[in-house]
Amino acid sequence: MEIKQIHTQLLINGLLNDPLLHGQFVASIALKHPNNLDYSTQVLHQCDNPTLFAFNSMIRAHSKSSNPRRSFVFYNRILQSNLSPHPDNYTFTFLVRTCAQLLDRETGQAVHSALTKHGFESDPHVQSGLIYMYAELGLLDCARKVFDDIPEPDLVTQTAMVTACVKSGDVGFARDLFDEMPQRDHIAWNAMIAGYAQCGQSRDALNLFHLMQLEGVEISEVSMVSVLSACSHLGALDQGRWAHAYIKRKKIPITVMLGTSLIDMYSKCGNMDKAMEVFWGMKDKNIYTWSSAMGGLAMNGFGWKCLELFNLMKQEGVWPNEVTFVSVLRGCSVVGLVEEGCKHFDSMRKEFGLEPMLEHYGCMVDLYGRVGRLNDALDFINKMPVKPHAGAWGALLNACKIYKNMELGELASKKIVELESNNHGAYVLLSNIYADSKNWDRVSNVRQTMKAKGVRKLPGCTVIEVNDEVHEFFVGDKSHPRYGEIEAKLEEISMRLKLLGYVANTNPVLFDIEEEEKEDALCKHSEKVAIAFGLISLKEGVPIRIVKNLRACWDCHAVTIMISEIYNREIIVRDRNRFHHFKDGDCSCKGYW
DNA sequence: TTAGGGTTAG
Repeated sequence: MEIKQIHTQLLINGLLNDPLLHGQFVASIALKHPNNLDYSTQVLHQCDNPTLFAFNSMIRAHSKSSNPRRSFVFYNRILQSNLSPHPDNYTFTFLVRTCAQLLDRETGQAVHSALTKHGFESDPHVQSGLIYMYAELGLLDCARKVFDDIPEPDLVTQTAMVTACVKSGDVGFARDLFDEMPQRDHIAWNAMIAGYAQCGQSRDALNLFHLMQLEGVEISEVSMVSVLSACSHLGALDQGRWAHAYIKRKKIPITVMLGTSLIDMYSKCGNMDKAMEVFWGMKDKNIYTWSSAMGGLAMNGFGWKCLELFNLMKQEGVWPNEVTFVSVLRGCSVVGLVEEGCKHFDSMRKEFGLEPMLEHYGCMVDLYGRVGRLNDALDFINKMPVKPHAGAWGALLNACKIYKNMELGELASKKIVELESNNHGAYVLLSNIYADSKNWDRVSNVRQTMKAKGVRKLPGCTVIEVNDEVHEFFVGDKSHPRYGEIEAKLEEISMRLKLLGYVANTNPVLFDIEEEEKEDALCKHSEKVAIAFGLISLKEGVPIRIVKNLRACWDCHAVTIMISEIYNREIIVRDRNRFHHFKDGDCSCKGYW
């Protein structure tokens, strides 16, 4: 029977005044129709004496809704009523959730006082809720205080505390707590692995996962989502493939979330074919799934495919959100579709009611910049309704480097430094612009300013995976056990490049101003070292996949194009921004990155 | 009849 019919029957027979039946009915409507809480509220009022259970059900439903603050309407009704007991442990468990949702510190602390006053401070459900709430509110000390006051914290509160530490950025302490736990179930393991994955300690996440396997702990979808996320960050395709095979072998169901993680992993490892294979194989998709696939296509340079997917998504009735539009605009940008990009940008507000965010403005500047419309890019920045952020100016600066526009480049870098005085990228790009026009005095000025302000260049680092092992090369680091062979290979590459007429830009000033610190020489940039290592350690015909922490340097880019031809090797580089697929002497970025 | 800890896209 339909709920409405039941409702009518209950009303006709006067049964809604039976407090027990009424409570049950309110709770079931609130659960079944979480998006229409007005209905359950209406039913709540159709009884003269609603039970505490009915009120609690309303607080619970609202704590998960888009308007959590309404929970307090029902809480106040409880306080005003003569119910006995007044609010109970259930009331506060739900109310604490509400506060976590609200991200309102004052309210959270007020609720904490109230539940203490009512004597529920020692309830373990309330305690774990409080730890979660304080972590959400960014009040780790308060979470810590709640935790430390528990004489014998159980598994759940301990796990909540581990997560709280991760959220506040103290993974080391989270791990200490985890190690000290007398017992750990699979949720505790998942919490710690997720913690490492979320704060970028991907290798630690993978190591802990392997330990979890060794200990024979149950491995679920949740564990695998974190494992895949760690592989995505590392760009570790072999490990990601292994994880996919493991999921199949263990028959872990590919839910929407797990499927989305697989798509993201393959995308960020540069294997878009495989990512799309997973995508098309998924029966259920949500907005994360679509946005992930679109973002992957854009990042890998398949702008048109990204837009096709966007159209398909709309045809299937899926409503885009802000993240989707970041992917759409990037898709337009990588193939230089300015008008199309503008159209989509306008549609955000007009068609979909979405307010563009800073990221979207940054994408638009990039869109104009890529095709060389620098003045339009500047115009766009000047007309932004919000204060332009460093990202918007950064997109312009990058375009100035490509199109060698010194004047605008100076302006953009000045603006960036005003906003972020330690933005090393801005200095590096500006000095590159000066160097391009052989303006060595200014190059030297920039370097002196950097020195004076103590702005340090981030050391370049490149990662390559060989035989399931991740090798990390820092610029100037010779510690790799096979460094001798790598050096010999680099010399061979250098010889073969020279035979083809390649002349490195040997101006020492230029060396020193590339994004990577000059340690040895231009030819020892971490990117080249990793490629040389790939050439000596991977079988012929196997693509070389590397991940860089910085934007590709110009010389490395030029050299990689040539290596792909000379050695007939596909080289896939993920830099800080996007992918470069090098093949047969060409790069998918077509010279713009 | 109600409750606590772990997972996805920028």
